[in-house]
Amino acid sequence: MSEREDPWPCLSVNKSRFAFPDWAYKPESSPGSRQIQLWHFILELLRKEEYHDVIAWQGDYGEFVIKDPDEVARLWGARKCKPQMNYDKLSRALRYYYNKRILNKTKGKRFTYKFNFNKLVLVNYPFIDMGSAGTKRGHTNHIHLFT
DNA sequence: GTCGGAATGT
DNA sequence: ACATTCCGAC
Repeated sequence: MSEREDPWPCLSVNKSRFAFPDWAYKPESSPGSRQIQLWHFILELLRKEEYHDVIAWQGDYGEFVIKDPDEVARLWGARKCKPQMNYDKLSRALRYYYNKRILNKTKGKRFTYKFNFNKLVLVNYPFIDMGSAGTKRGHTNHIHLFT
């Protein structure tokens, strides 16, 4: 938690109120761009109580509902300096996660998606023993499952 | 609302 | 690679 990019470069207010954990940022895997990824951002909003009228866990394990799509889009746009962001564009980015097996859509449930925590937990918490075969004992910081 | 192709940008 | 933008189809 020492030298890190400004989480809210577009905000003149409330700058230092958010302490993003290190794992919410892209590991040094990709040379140049260490920009926040959408699914990291989503997880961070879900972690914060102050957003649970905007986005929250709901339903099955890993399932979450975007209660206020416009607001989530606004926050994401603020984070990425894309003031023209909206839910239509944000949801397209979420849809790209289907093939990467980071997210699924919960069909029939409005604004509801589901994380594939099998993958995510391994990426973010490589030291957690999930009881699955092939999980190495933690001596590396990051396991890159989809690169 | 949701999906996914296509072009474009970083 | 990972979105952003636009948009036709369902």
